[in-house]
Amino acid sequence: MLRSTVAHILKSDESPGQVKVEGWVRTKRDSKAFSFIELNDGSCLANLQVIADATIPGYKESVVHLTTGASLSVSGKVVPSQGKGQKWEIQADEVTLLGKADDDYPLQKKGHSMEFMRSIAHLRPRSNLFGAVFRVRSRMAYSIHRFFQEKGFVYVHTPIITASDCEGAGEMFRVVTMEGEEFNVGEEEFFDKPTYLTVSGQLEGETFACALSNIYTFGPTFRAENSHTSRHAAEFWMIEPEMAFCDIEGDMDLAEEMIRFLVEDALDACEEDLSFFNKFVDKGLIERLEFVRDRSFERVTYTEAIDLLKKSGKTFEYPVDYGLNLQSEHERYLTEEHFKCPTTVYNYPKEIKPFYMRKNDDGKTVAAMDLLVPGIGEIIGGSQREERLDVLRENFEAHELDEKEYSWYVDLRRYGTVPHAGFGLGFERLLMFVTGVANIRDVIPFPRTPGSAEF
RNA sequence: UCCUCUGUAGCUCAGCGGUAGAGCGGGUGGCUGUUAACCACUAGGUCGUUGGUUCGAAUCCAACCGGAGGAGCCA
Repeated sequence: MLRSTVAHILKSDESPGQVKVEGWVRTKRDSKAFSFIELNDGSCLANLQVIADATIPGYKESVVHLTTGASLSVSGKVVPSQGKGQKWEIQADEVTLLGKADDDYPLQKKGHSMEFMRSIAHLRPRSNLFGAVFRVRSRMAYSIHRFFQEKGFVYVHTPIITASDCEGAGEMFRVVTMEGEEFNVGEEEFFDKPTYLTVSGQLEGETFACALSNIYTFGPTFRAENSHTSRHAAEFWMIEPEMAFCDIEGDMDLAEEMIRFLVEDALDACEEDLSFFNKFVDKGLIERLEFVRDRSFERVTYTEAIDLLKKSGKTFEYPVDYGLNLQSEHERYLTEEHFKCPTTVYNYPKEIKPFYMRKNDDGKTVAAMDLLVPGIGEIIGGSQREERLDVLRENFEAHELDEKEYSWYVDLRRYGTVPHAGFGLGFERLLMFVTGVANIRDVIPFPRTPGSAEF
């Protein structure tokens, strides 16, 4: 008999009749004449209640000794539940123990701390919370592809090992083949030159946009920053669209449309999991997501943002002044207190932004934009790229960069240059926003952070 | 890298100078269409590590290691 999933059985309108289900025991309650077994196979948040009568074969040997975490194969008939709390339950004819769980199985019915769950990252997807997080993660990855594919964007695989430093994106991991004392910088490089794990596929993405018009990347990204915060990881996934014949306005439009599309899709497709988050993780989650879905985002220039902050009457720990970076506390004020909704800040002073951003006509600012969301801060960073060869060359000089290192990037401006723009979306930050989970380590299966690369 | 907090049973935590505790989880028995089930009994610990102070340290001090939060950097 083919295996049915718990999700399939629970959403049936009529009884599917005789079925086989397989999964892991979440909890068991014994009665004199039978046992209740809560079986979960990860296909959905809910468990299937199994009624194992004391008369079924092997009851005394296996069912009585079942503990949380054991794996089972159950055959039986799906019947309407006599109890409250579930529509269907399965009256078992046969319960086969596939694998018992030792009595030190760490997951319990009671709540565990997130820190403890990180220490058992190989078992935590068996919990309600992490099962839900990773189902939503899968759905959002699918939805990102759907969003772009339906718009005719071409998915490009930019290299993971790269020799180019997307300046301003952060510290890089060095790729070497030698170990320890064998390693001398510049000597016997496998690739003939120093190479790193990518911090961004943007520069390579630009080359494909300047051929296929609209492209996106979606892949792993690496930063060797020694960051100890709830929003940073050494390995994370990033989505980077790049559009030819597009300016900063079109770039911001796409970013906002994308966030709204993903939030709407999560509300539609992940209802059960989001309800769980709303109940146990973040009580205002669904209300906030619906707000994002239904309302337009705020959009202010950097200069306006500085004015708002100065007029706010708030005292900030860090100074607010034109030419200074917006600090976390400033971003938080704008999006959480002033506008109370996702906010795009654009046109930043050129001095605080990287060389590739397009200089505006005012000569002072560049066409950069950051999309800030409440609770997380920056979720998207992007810009219109400098397509004018002479201005790009001035930028190399101003940023003290060697043009020769970027010859292929410069070529794009020599051979049929076009206005183009793009942005980077941190996939895990999106997931934090959509699930309400507060720590990036809890939305990535096996998080890599400074000093920690277990599993 | 800087600042702050934290480390006691499988898990969550109490104890804060004088014989190591509770709840949950495990085991055994009972009871009940139960659903964070319930009741009784029971097993379970080099109190992060090393050193110091003390008659005596889980408790006080120092260093180190691990974990967390914040800042910076950014996605």
